[in-house]
Amino acid sequence: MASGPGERRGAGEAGGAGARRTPGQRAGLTREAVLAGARAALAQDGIEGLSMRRLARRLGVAPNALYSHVADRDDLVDALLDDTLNEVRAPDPRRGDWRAGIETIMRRTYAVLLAHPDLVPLYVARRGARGPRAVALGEAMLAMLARGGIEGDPAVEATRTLIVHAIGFAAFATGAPLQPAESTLTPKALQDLFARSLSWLLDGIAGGHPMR
Amino acid sequence: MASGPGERRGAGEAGGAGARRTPGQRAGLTREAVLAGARAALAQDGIEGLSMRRLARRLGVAPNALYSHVADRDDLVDALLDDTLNEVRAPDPRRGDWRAGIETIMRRTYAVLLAHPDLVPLYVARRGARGPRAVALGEAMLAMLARGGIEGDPAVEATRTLIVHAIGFAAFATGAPLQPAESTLTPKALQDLFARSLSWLLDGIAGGHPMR
DNA sequence: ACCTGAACACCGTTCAAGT
DNA sequence: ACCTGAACACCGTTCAAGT
Repeated sequence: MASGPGERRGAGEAGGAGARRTPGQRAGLTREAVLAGARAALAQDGIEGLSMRRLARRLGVAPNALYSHVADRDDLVDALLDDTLNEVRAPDPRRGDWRAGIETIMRRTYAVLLAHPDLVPLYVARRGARGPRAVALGEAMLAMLARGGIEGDPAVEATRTLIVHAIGFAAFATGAPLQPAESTLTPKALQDLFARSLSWLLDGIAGGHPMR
Repeated sequence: MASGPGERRGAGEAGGAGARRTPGQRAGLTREAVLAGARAALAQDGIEGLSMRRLARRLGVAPNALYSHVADRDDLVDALLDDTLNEVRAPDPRRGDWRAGIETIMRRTYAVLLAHPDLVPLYVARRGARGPRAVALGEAMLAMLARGGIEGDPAVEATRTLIVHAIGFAAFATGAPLQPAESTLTPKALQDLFARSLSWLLDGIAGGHPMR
């Protein structure tokens, strides 16, 4: 981790307290390095590690140095969320059964969310991602729905329903159980439940004729 | 608003800066007054008004005075969320069609969530309420499911699915649209969509035979 | 038991420098 | 353009008093 330029100060950089650079000296930071640091902070310290000040400390810069590479904290979080969606491989919207295509895209999205449990509360708080990757996935789903004869408002409603469902389920799967009884549900049971409820919704979206 | 004891200082109480009481003097605060103040703060200033310090300022007390009536901020928020569920009138779990009963309970819950849009992000963040009211509603749903022959893990899965669905939809209905295209969905269209997707899920939960 | 004063250890963000 | 120093306006929470 922390690859890239600006490595000459070596280890111990993140732990110290004093100033190593005078104003005007560069730290060799880039937007990508900031995002990589944010990921590492999230992995190591969880959501609390993702404050601007703690991230700056980890990167060995002054807190306000981050604002040269990121508009504000929301910008940082949005970039993190959208980047993560790069891990979701969407099937070709023009080939195969459209309903199976949507199921694939949603299951992969769900799997990626579960693979990044600390990000899930952020997806929840922002109700999804807004970046180019999220848009691309949304367009793929709309293309698949169109092949099933679903367009316009019903198509928008369908994608919204499915995204809500995936994020909501991920939140429950990664969070602490609400009631003691819920702890009896294993991760596998939850995954099955997601798959099942997903197909229920798709049954309804497809208009009552299940198709498989 | 702000009914109850401790009114003798009158208007202007919340705006001033100086200390009106020396240590040892009481402000006449109660847990209920703190919760009422929290509701008013939420209604007036939104989620940002719900900091301990701002709430204390509104109530005319020192920030730490709140800790005599509330364990911490989470305790305050939890009480707020559970109290609001008092507005959800649950039908008698023993009477009428069980599926219709669940639909009623979920639609009323959804309506109450929409009636308190500022609380929705908090329900989302905490993935529901945990207090006695939430437990009572959950038990009512389990009783209805039992009458439909659904018990044990499947019943817990069903309630979880339905609650995720309601909170997720409320979050999307009350929040800003994620993509420009979504803004075309009117509140009424969203409400219809919730009702429809709810019945899709219930179709699935009921085992594929829609029952109505 | 209920409240204040003061403090601790934080936040995000901005503004004015420096090179 | 990229960074630091310093500051502003906040947070939640705790501890030691006072009555």
